[in-house]
Amino acid sequence: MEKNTIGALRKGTWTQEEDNLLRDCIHQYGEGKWHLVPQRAGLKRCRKSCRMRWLNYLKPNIKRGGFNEDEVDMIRRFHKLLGNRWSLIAGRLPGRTANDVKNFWHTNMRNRKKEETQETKAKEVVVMKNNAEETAHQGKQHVVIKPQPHTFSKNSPWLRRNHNNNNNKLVSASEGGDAAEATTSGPGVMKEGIADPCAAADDFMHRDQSEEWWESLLNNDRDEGQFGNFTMDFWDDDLLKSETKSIWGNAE
DNA sequence: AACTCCTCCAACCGCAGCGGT
DNA sequence: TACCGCTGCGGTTGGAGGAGT
Repeated sequence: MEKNTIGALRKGTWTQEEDNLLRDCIHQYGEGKWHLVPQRAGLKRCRKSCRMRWLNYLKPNIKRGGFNEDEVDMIRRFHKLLGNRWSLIAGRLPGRTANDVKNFWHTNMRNRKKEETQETKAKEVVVMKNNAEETAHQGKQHVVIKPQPHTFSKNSPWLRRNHNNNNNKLVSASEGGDAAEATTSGPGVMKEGIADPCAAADDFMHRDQSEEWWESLLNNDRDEGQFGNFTMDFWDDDLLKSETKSIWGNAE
């Protein structure tokens, strides 16, 4: 992976010597002030490269090697909850870096996609067969499932919960991925009131001062919509029905 | 043995957020 | 409030090495 140097800055794989210089520098001056690190350490690297090398490789307590079953399970569940927020997920896995988690997920997803396409193909064959039989006897009814974004009223219990905590974020509901972030501090924002699991997840994550949920997370047999002993009320269908209306009109 | 393909993961890059001025 | 610099994050790239032919 050795690459050419561009100008004065070196790129590509780090050498043992560079690692030592960086390690010594961090030990001497501590973490942070990354823009000063290359100069202090006498490295011809950019500050990003230094930071990345330290956080992903040199930092003590970094766990190398494959992910065990528990970790995989946690990643899966946290990803469901938080989306591609690798740093948040990694923060819950001692010794793992965001880069590790991200790489693992991409590898994992690639494998899963393969399996899924195989499954889908198999299912398609069955469905085609069934359809052929069905249409031979009667006209086929197609059920169109429309996406149904939800908005919560100002008085929604869980929005009130967010409202009470200025640190929480309310983000637009995007399916399973990153969501643009917005604060909940003003009524104007609350007027929008777009609900997103991620926001509630953030709120949820702040509860981890209590060892209780963390232990329950590890020990519990968790179902979807439940995380440890805490029921994820934002996935409560009844609550959603009573609280929501579509921002694009009722999707009936 | 030689070649190709595939997987893993270290490293790079662009961008958003935040604090200071 | 606009600008600037710094930090941290997530997406993407590409080299190394293993597996398959």
